[in-house]
Amino acid sequence: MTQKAKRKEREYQIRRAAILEQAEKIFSARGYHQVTVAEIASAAGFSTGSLYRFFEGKQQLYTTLISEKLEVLYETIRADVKRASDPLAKIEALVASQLRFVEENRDFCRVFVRGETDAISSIRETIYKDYFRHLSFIERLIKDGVKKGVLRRLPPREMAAALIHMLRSASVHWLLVSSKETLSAKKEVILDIYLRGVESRP
Amino acid sequence: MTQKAKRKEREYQIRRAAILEQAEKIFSARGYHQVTVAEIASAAGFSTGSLYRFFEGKQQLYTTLISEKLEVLYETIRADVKRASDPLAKIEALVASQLRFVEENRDFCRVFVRGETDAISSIRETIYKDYFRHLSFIERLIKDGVKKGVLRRLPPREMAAALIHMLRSASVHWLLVSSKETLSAKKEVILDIYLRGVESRP
DNA sequence: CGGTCGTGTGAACGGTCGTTCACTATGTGA
DNA sequence: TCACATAGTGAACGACCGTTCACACGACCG
Repeated sequence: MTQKAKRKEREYQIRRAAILEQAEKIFSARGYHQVTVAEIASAAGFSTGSLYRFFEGKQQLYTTLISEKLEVLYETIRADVKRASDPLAKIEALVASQLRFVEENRDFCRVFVRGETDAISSIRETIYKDYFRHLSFIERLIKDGVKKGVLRRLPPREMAAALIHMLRSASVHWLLVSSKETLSAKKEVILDIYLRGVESRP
Repeated sequence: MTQKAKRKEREYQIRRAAILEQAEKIFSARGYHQVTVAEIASAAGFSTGSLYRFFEGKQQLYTTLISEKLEVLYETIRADVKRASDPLAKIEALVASQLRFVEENRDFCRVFVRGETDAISSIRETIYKDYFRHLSFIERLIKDGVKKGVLRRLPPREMAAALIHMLRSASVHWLLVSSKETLSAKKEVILDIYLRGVESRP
């Protein structure tokens, strides 16, 4: 009997995931407010009513979509960074990891950067919390680098913010233009500018 | 009689500006979709119907708001940059100018970074066009700096993007947190990291 | 003073969804 | 095969809000 329950649960999760997947695609292309619940349901092969067996409503579907995948993003990055040993390698791993994630989750990132979080104050909090947690994580990396003498002694939070934002902006730029070249190709330039700046050495 | 017509026109513009001002405040606080036309009209001291004497509708009001002020932003920056002489001074002027604008136009910038441009594809084009124009403007600055030997020989477009994005991100961060310190205070750190990077020199 | 034009009003209209629910279909266990 | 549970349906409902329009008000002019 438990076996059957397990199978049911598995099938439920598969259908739920199918809806999330379609929702991601559609929200990505047209944005929260331009999309109807009926449309998502039908894209996933369900009627409008059925969608409500999986999610409480449009809003909850949207917040679920974002918060579940955001969790994956940060977890992935942290794991990748952990594998590297010294501070510079960790920074490189961070850059590589985030660029790869964006490349591999284009639709989701498009949804995320649209940032249509006005309707839904609850998710805003989640996003902020995660953002500041991530910022602090990078800050610790940086502090370690400063202590070991490989990084300059500047305000660590600003240094962390600069990195996070160069990455974010490169990603947004790449999502914006439908460029053929990979985002990962920018890794070297980003690292170079971040580490050594643009000014010529005397 | 022309005198009278002029006065009428002036008064019309004043009332129009009052609506734009209120719209900016309200959109800034709550976002496009959460705001009703009636609300904006009433905040400006008009009935719903009257608003339609000044704007074609909600959407047009919104796009007008953004495109008119965006024009001012870019114009301000270009003028400030022009005043500086050498490439490094121009870059510094750029940074100072943008940070000051954001500080002085908090509400507008909040509306802008929300980026609720989905509903309105027409304004998206405007924004993109302005963005790429600005990017090219900075790229020329950078190229000049490279030619004169004060900047490193890296891909100029990436260098320009890095600057634009560090600025944008610092601004967004400042808009996000309700920090008491001024945004202009970050000028030095941003410039320092952008020009010299975070890595220790051997 | 009366007529006209510019200006302002806000109730009413119409369209658009998110959500619900009475109902059907399908599968399951006895 | 029957009864029951589970899953799925989509028309109908209702709320919301952008937009319109028939009307009111007052300024100005002849």
